[in-house]
Amino acid sequence: MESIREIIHAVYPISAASFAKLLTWIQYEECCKEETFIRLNKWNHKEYFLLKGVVRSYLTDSEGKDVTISFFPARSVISPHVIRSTGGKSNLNYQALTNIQLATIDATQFRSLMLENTDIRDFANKVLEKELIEKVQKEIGLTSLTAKERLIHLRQQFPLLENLVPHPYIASYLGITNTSLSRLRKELTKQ
Amino acid sequence: MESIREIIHAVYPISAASFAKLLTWIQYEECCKEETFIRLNKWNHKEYFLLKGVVRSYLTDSEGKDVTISFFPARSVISPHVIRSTGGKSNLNYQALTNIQLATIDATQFRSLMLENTDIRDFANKVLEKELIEKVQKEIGLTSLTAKERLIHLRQQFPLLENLVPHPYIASYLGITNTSLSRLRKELTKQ
DNA sequence: AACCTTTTTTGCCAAATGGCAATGAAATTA
DNA sequence: TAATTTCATTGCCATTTGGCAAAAAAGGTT
Repeated sequence: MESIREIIHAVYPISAASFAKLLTWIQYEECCKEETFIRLNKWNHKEYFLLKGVVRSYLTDSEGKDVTISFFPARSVISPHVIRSTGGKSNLNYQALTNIQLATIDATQFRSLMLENTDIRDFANKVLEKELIEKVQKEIGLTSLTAKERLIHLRQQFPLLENLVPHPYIASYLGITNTSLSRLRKELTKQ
Repeated sequence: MESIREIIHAVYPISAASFAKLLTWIQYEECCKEETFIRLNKWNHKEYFLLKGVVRSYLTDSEGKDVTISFFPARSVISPHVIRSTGGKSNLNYQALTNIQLATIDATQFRSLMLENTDIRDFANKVLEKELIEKVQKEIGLTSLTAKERLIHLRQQFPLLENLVPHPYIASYLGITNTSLSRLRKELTKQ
């Protein structure tokens, strides 16, 4: 499918032959809005490309509050299996925030493609690097920016997010309450 | 050396034979207090075990402020090369906060040991998992705990840290100012 | 359109955290 | 020991963020 190719190329361009090899193993899935399609502590053995829709990863903190860790926009790669799993079981929940379309590939299969194909290996490493850099950037934002600045950054990354997903998810991602998010929104529209 | 073995076993116990194989490639280094021994954007090709002393990783944010990302206590494994590098160059600074002793191994050499030895591979994967889980936990702390709670958690992880390292480093790790840290310290000693 | 449900915004006030400069304490050096 | 330097604490006040309940707005259903 053309759109998987675009998603991959946006990260790291691979040859037509390498892409064809990958495509052999791809399967397609759909999930409805709200569905948590990767569950904490449950067995999971896939890699995912998000073709359509929006996804978030989340956890429940010690007080039972739902904390959004990351958002994934349409046409993006979901965090690699190795990053989100321990012993084959997921460390996070991944939830469809709209109806979504996914392309998937068995994680073990993908790993063997990586071993035999430089392109695919380089692509996978690039995904890993981006993921980790993003995590560090988020950490820096949380420690050294105000909530308003963090919201401004989030808007640069995902301009339409506030129109697409419930605000409490965005607020918990930013580390503030729903109420404070609403006030920041008001402030930011004034100028 | 006995203490490398302890550091490894605290993460994932490996056989004597596997350990002996690893030990062949180990070298030893020392750094003085203050020295940044891995520098942002500089070539680095080693894995590190911290035998003695305390280390922190840090970055300079967009306003020029120094932000501490992680602390590493004595007898710990420093973040794996794959996590802290892009294209062989470091994404972070790593600084000795006291005089330190390190055991090192070439990262490429380590990777080939991983491929040929299940024990070492499992150990390395365990390090990776712990690192990532720790990052997510820190993120949750920053988004859903107060600064006081974060300080309490940090003290559980590193009971002596406030006596060992300058407070501005700890404050930037917690995402607060030096002044606020001092006030929280006062509050917490009252009870 | 009218009704019901869910989501977002607002008002009021409290709590947490920041900023800056001065003070005090501790460590280092002469 | 005295002098110097570095680091941590405090006072005063401003700003940011939170909590809760009510009101308003938006979305969905009949």
